[in-house]
Amino acid sequence: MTKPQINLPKTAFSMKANLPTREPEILDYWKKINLYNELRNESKGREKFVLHDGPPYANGNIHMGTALNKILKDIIVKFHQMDGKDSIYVPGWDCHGLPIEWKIEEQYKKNKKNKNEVPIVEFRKECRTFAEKWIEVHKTQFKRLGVVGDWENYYSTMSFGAEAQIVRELGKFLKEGSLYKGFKPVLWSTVEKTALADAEVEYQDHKSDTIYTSFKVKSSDLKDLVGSEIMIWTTTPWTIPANKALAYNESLDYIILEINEEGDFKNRKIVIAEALLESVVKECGLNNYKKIHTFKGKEFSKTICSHPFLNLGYDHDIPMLEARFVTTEQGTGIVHCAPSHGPDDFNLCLNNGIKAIETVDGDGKYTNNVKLFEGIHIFKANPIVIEKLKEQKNLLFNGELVHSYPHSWRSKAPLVHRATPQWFISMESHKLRDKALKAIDETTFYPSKGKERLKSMIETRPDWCVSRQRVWGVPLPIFVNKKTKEILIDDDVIENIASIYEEEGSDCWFSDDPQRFLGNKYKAEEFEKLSDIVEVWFDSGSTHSFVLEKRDDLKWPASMYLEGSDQHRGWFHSSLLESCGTRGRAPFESILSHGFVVDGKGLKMSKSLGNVIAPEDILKKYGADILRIWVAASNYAEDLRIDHSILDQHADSYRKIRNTFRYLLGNINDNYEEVDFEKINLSDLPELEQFMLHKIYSLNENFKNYFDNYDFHNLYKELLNFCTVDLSAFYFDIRKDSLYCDPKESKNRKSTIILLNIILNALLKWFAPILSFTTEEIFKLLFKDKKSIHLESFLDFPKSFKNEELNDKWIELIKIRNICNISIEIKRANKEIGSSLEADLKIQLNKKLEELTTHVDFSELCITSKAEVVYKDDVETTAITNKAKGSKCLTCWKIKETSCNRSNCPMNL
RNA sequence: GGGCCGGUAGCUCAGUUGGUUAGAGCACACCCUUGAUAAGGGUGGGGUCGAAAGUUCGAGUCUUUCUCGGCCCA
Repeated sequence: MTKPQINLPKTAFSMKANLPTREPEILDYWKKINLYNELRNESKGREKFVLHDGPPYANGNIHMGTALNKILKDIIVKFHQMDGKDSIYVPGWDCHGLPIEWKIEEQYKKNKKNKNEVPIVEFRKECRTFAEKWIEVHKTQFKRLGVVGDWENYYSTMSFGAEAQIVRELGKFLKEGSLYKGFKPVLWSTVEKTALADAEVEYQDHKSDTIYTSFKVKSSDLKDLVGSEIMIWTTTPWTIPANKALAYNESLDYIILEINEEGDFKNRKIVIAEALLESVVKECGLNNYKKIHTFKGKEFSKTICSHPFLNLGYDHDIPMLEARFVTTEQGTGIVHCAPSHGPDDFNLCLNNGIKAIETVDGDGKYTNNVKLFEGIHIFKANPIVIEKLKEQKNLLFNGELVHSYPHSWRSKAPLVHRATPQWFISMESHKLRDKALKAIDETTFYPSKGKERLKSMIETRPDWCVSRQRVWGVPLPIFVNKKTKEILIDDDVIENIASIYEEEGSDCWFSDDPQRFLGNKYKAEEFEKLSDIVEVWFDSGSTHSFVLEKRDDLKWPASMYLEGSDQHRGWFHSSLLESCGTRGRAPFESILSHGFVVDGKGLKMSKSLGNVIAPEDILKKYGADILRIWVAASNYAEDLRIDHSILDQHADSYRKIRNTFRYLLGNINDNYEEVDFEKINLSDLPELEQFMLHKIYSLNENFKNYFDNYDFHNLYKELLNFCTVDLSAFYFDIRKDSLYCDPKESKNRKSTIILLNIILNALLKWFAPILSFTTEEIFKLLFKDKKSIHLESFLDFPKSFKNEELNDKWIELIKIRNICNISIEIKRANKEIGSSLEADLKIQLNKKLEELTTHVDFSELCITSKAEVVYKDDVETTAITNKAKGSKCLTCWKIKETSCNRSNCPMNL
């Protein structure tokens, strides 16, 4: 028996994707056609969409977080490009800063080289080379993800142009007067001999010495206090020599105790907060005491104490000051204040006219401002302080406490607060805070909760410390007059420095004669040249000025900044402040922030948990398109979970999508025919095709909506559901009969082919921003004369496709179809039939449905050989399946007693 | 320790201003198909909505507490 002639699908598009090997070939192709340049040429003159890249740090391999970030950016950039804009993406890198310095120093240590013997300029050159190396590594890794951008002309914060512009930006703050020299305690590492940025601090458990020590009341409005002693508790005994004040909370209740315990404190009176009585008594082992008097904290007002080391020459007055930060959580309810060693202490003292002085030098040794302790390292001072307090009979108790304490992220050494001269940008002097808050209000946030997050940070942040005592960064372009101590503010000097950097970078600041920077107007010997560098957040906060403003292809402000949600305190924050300070508004129109990548259980990835997945592993096992699906399908507003089972699931979805394409391609035999939407005579098409056009139209509407809100996970879900539910399980399944069995010239089949072409085109474009590689693979197969799917635009479907009435009708028909399926399934389970084509349906419908269903062929809809409908009043829809009678048609496989009405039906012959 | 955000089937996600029996797809199970074939179709099982208490005629949705997780801060 010869096989009947039927039209089976045939395509060169393989079922197996083999992405890990195929994707690099597509990358080569993009390189060959220079896709980025093509994109720019094609979209000249269009409205610009500029997603300004937040620069990753040029150090180490990329991780899942960076991959997520870059893919999300790429998806958005491609969406806007296909939406008819000129969507430009210029990647950048953050290059200066401590981590790279540390890497180079580590190398020195390995080679037994001493950093101090190496000229700064040489050291900086090594940092630069190090950063350059990692930029190249990152570039390759990012490209592999399918990210399209101007990789040849990337930006970096260490480029000469960037360094020059950073100087100009600082010059604006200098000129305005909001950049000032201050003296503040900053978190300081005595090991690295530097102040640390917030991001460089880690909190770890640390064992501290704790002491209870007393300050004798010298004078007070509250008579009971005179002669008694204020008890304080501290975890930093070494700050006692720097004590300048005591802090209390006026709303707390305090109590005077008389100690009757044997020991140094026998018959002495001490003061603590009443709420802490129990814990103090317990820890200090006081069994024998008497409550003398209780009073409100506000009665401390105007109390003056003396230092526990009074007899050792510490004869300054110690005033008691009111402070809200005093709580009853721990200690005694009275806090000792050393303005040089704590931000709270500093602010409280400042408000009360007590200035911070330099008590500890950069190495961690007491300066000559501290009697008795000069030259002693603070980390060795605790036992000495404790010994001296004991000697003075002012130590009630000492112990140890393990608590969370700041450490350097690099050296892991504990940090201290140390007052140092630093350079600050004022939040208030020129209304920077107000400007920034207003700019936040004018920015669109995705998700919207980002707005409050950034706002609350700006509302409370202190002045911006922009100086660092390091070498790998842009030098602070500041000269101070040696005599007057005034800062030199002169546009010409700033511009002179900038133009020098533009030519040769900023290394020369450390090596060249200062006169070169000052020009002819000033004499170098009259000025002190600063050797601090600018903190790196100022670098990256200025990218808008040396990237967006400087490049003709970009625009200022950016359309969007997109980073992880931690950047509310990082790049979003610093860019906002820098730009509001210099330009009065934000450098972005919108901010999109995404969550963090966590493991399948929602835990953060860490080496110790062993739950880290590297992008490289995913690319090798699954390919970039699967990773891109993961990004699109995940809700970036929350944390994003990833593990192999999650990726497996997405890989399954990918296969479904790929096979959907394969069915389309197979049935058009890889011959795509463009359909002119306007020329379609809708009424010529079968209703099923009209219904599918309506589906496409309404899906496209939803697609646009989702895209407008950057709601990719819902967008992707809807596309996937379209492939599985509407196409594979419905339309494709029903139309197989026509596609395979109808003659090629039949009207029915031709209508279906029109739909397949439209669907293929639509799907390719809808999926292109997400499945960048796979859609390109298909596009190349179909269009020999076109270069890339990424040069195409989204489709616009005519309103005539929309047909709500038809849609309502088909929703009803599908309900009937589902009921039929259940009835078929009953017989199948009984083994009475196998294929649905063995079924003969008897459908009972309510008379009300008669008009709706009168011309509907339920055998076509339910893929059975026969279907009969009877209408009755007052009945629910029911269906009964019988085994179809007759013999199987060799062409269409339907079971018939008579021939098909198809001309090529063998039963006709 | 504090602030903010979050916890809905095994997974990814929907669930309007409180209102029927909490949904979808995938995965899973069973069946069919062998003309999308390392594919395709059908049917089905699966949820104390993180926990508890409260407000209410009624709570996945509102309040409080707790818990787990994440980010930020100390």
